[in-house]
Amino acid sequence: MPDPTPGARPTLEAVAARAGVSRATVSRVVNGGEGVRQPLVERVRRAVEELGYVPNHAARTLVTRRNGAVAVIIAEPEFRIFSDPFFEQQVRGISRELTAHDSQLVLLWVEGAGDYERIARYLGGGHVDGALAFSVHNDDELPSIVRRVQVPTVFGGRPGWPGASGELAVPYVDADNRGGAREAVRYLLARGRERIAHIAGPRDQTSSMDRLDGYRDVMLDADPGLVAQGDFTEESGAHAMAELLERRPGLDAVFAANDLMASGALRVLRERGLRVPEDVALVGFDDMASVAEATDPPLTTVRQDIEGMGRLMVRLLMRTLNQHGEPEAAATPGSVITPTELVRRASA
Amino acid sequence: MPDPTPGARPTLEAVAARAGVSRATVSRVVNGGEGVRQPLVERVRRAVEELGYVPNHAARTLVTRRNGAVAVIIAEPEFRIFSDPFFEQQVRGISRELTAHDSQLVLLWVEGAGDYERIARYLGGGHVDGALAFSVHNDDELPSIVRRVQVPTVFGGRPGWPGASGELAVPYVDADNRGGAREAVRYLLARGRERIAHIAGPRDQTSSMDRLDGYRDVMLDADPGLVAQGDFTEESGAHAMAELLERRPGLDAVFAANDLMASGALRVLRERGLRVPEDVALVGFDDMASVAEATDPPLTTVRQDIEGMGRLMVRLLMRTLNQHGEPEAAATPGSVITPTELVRRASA
DNA sequence: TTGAAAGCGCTAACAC
DNA sequence: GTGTTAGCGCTTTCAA
Repeated sequence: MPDPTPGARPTLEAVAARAGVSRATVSRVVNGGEGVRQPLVERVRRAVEELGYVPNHAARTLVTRRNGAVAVIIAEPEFRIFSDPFFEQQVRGISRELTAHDSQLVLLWVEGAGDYERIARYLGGGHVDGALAFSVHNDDELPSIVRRVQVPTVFGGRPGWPGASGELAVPYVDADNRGGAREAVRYLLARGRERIAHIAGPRDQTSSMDRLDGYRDVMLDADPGLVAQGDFTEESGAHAMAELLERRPGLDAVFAANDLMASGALRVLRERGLRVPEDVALVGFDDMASVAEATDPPLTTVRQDIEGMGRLMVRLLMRTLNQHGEPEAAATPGSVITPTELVRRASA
Repeated sequence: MPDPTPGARPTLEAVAARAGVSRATVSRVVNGGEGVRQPLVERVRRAVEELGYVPNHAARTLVTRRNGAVAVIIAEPEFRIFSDPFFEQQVRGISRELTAHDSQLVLLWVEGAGDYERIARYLGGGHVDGALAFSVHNDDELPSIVRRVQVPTVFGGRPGWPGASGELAVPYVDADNRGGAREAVRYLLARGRERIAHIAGPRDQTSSMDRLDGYRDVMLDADPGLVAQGDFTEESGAHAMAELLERRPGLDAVFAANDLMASGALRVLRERGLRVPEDVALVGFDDMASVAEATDPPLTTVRQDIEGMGRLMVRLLMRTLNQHGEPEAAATPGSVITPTELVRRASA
């Protein structure tokens, strides 16, 4: 039989035999070829090619204790998650960077409280080298789970749970929400606006709270009546806008905590016959193309590099993995804050 | 510390020692406990519990050749994919069913032609037990890849590539697009409509061609002028509607190949002062809640159980895996067509 | 029913 | 530089 039991894939042994070298040499070549003489390297490479050899992942993992896989944890109840374009971009960044690191993306879809036990078991089972999670709600069980099972984890978004800045600190990647908000408000001031309102996002998400803080940083003595509460939906933006207009009809600008709410606000402004930006200037946040470019007028907004944040999450995780064991590693979570950029369009 | 070298997880050996039995016995208990006497089973169970033993996946895979993982292949260029609610539902179904089968979901995100080589290598590397893919474009390389690397694969959607019904046949799960279309058109006929137009979807997707066929099945001698071409977008639906109205102003009903196009058509009908359903009855396809329930009037449409299709894809794959080796298995791809259901709302 | 022992395919000391 | 060898942790005959 030339092809020993087709379907059974060739092993290192087979390659070694074919190249006339030892298994160890083949292993070295397959793993980069350091310290092997060139002619041998080539002979081995040829044998690998001819046999169509592919390393057995399980065998390799068994000895190296590296899985070449990272879990991405998605907590379903929290979000529309998948159909959220924000999320899609972030996962794309993660996927790309993982590929660059020769790692696979294992998707863990958490559906309810009962699911956490399964997740914990999986994470604790050492199937993956690390995990990537998203900081959504503050009462999430995830932080305590990853801590308990000791799997290196990087969060997307600054965590807001109690103790997140202290003993329960975790490494995370987040956009500079506060700085971006400041820039947006300063821009409005620079354009001569004086009564700048803010439509805030949900109180239990750090991103919206940070944006609110940024607004307040600049509007030091802001009239509290200029701040209305939304929940990141288009509808809530419209509602908040109506409320603001009622409370403070003299406002001349609005900074919304995201584009969707800005779009809702825009709708209401137009319904009331107010011109944007002439009567009221409007700035959003996120630069979600499907929203910010589609409105009329298109939105001036604060852009964050969402895909880049996804990539950074992976890089941060990989760095953690490589430090493994080094003493000072554990101390510094070493989070990353990525810069934002004001994108000027017609709405302000 | 009772915990020997914290971080090093206990092995079978450790459990065996603690329970005072052999590794083999522990293995048996861990894998179901068949053929082990009850008292021993309990002793082992207790040891497992006390030590917090979790089987090493790599070691197990190495000997069983089972990965407990399935790849889900997403071809990015084809689609907006992730932000597509259709897709989200399907992946949710897949994720749930995979969990039920104790399998993990490995996400393979294909970004361009060059990526296929990577995918092929991964699939061929035996990292996963099988794969789930989606049949989008007819010139996709995927079918030939999965065939070449011999990884069991189930497709979502009936494949349309050349030879798909013959030598390149693959198992797939699809909705009964043709039957659903028939039902929609028959329903319109039953409501007394006579000049029923159709807005068709892209010509290179079997789902839209099947729906067109269903339309034709019922409208045997349909006036070709009653069929307009769209591409599944809202905009294309509006465009097609305008075209139809110009060509056949007397039409009294429209069956659109998806809800998005129906929504575009609806917009145009109203712009022209035509009442729906009084002047023109309208039926969509998909029952995408965010669209069909949001229009005014809400759409009568053909529902498909998208999540169920995702689950079925997994079941079909698992069946294939369990048959592995049995002779007759290879012959019958054994695809599944799931029924559709007409959902009556106000538009027809 | 239980245990002993032989690998699964690979890496990494350690020799040579 | 290259080869030899000892496992990684588990399942699975085969004997007892």
